[in-house]
Amino acid sequence: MRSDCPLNYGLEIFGDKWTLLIIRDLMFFGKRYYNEFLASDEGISTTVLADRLSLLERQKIIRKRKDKEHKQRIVYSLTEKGIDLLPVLINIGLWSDKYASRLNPHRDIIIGAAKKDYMSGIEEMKRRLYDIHLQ
Amino acid sequence: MRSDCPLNYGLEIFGDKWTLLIIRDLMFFGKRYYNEFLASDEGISTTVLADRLSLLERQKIIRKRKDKEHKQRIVYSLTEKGIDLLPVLINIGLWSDKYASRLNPHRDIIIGAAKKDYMSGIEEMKRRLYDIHLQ
DNA sequence: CCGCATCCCTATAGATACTG
DNA sequence: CAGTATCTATAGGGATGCGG
Repeated sequence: MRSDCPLNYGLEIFGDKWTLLIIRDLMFFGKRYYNEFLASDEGISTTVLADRLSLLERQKIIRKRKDKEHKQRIVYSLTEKGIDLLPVLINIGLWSDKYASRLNPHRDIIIGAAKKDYMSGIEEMKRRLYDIHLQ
Repeated sequence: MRSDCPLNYGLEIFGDKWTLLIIRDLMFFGKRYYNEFLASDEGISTTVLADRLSLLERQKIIRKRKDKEHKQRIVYSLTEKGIDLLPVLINIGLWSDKYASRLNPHRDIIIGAAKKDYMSGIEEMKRRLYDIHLQ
């Protein structure tokens, strides 16, 4: 499966049904805790979640830390490498929005800004993610 | 796994390691025949290839026809729905190009135009794909 | 030969139950 | 709460068959 194609590099990391959904949860839905990811609509199982979180951390796409206030909780957040996946997620969202028959509730959260003005929408969202995840 | 999230719609279709590689071959490398896809660097197996081609056809992302000249050969091409995946592929490529340590030979073919000027690069490539695939 | 479909077998992904 | 252990289902590789 290894190859030097630039597309393949990305697909080796997030080319499965679950990885990008975790990133989506961090990126658009403000989730930060293990049990919040577990509670996603798609019903990710705990083995898959643990596996993908550790993969994403090894790839330096997310970062894990202890919660400052509740020392026993673990907080997940995006790195810059993770935030840079924003245009990928946005464009999957734009494509799905164009071709999915069924409307859906999270549409505006994910592609609202980018649909008005792609470039400035992306920039605005990116700034917000920097504030939240890179403090 | 079903949910109404717009990201999930796309991931249900191409959220695996192989589907987008076939689209890449159609989109950037000018491949059109079954045996050309089989010969990809990543070594897709014939069972997986047949499965994904039929999936992509059912999803109306690709179209299959008889070759005009060699009647016994089958030609695959992208539909408009398939061509609209261009920004997704491009952005995976841009991200990989930023973070993959290993350089690779197909870099320019995939992200060259989009890196100079994203919007006009995409438009230019899209026009070329329309010419080739939608005749 | 070309484009698959089928069969078999193995590797891996994923669901459930359980634990520090 | 944040995972592991265990078990099972499924995906995928390779060989082969088969119609056009």
